[in-house]
Amino acid sequence: MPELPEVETVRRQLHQALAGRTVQTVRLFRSGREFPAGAAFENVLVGKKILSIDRRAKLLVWRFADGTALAAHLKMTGRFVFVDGKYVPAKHDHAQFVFDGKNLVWSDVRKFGFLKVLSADELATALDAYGPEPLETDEAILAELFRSPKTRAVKAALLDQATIAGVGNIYADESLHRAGLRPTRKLRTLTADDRLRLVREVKNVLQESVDQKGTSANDYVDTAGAKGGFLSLLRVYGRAGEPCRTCLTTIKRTVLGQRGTHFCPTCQR
DNA sequence: AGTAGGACCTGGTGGC
DNA sequence: TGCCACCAGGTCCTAC
Repeated sequence: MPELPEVETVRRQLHQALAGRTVQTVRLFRSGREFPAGAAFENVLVGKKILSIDRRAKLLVWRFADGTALAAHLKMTGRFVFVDGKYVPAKHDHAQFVFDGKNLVWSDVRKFGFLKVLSADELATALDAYGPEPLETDEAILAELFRSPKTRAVKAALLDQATIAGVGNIYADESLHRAGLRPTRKLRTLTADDRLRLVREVKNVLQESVDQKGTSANDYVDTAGAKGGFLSLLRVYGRAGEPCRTCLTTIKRTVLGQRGTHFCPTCQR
């Protein structure tokens, strides 16, 4: 499940490989809701030069020299993979981008992801919807985000991209365990110290995972098809029935907001 | 204003 | 072996 660390890993690889290059060919292997531009999608990017590839929250943004952008969201199973040599589209490949010397394939088993061509104005509007970037924002500012709405569960606040950007199910569970907070805790019950601890642990877990090139719990791979290294460092996510690494209590799994939620009943209060 | 739940998707898995 | 129910979950949309 690509969250901030996984998307950031892909961003770095794409930027390294593609910044300064010009799009030569775009091929679409299927049409559908994930390509809102339809047939025009194949033509609109050809000849444009990529200035940079950025990330905001879990959104990848290809910025072109003429001000337009390609916004790409991996959602659950979307992936960009570079393919060397002869390329034959595989079953779930949906698009191909050819650059001078580089062949990049977009594939997505579940088709949740999308690629959208946006004008500068449309891009600005889309990015405005996100809350602060956790790794680039002071912890005192981040802590204030968890004051209200007071009746909201702290995990729901973590997952809300308008509150704080880039946290998904895995890192929400992990940061709550590190901070010693139950996912169901209402914001009004958090002390100033709880809030500060929480945002520090959000920063810690995201940075540690970026350093490990992300978590491959299910489908995620980077642009070389490689898995992330953070899986073995998870403390609660996917560990229901296993002992807490801190206190040996059995990790529990519940459902909160229709999401699998993992916590230690002893460490998290 | 806030929350809850469905929809979008497909492949993998476990039960019978 | 085949069939089926269920699970993975980011984000948008609707209903309350």
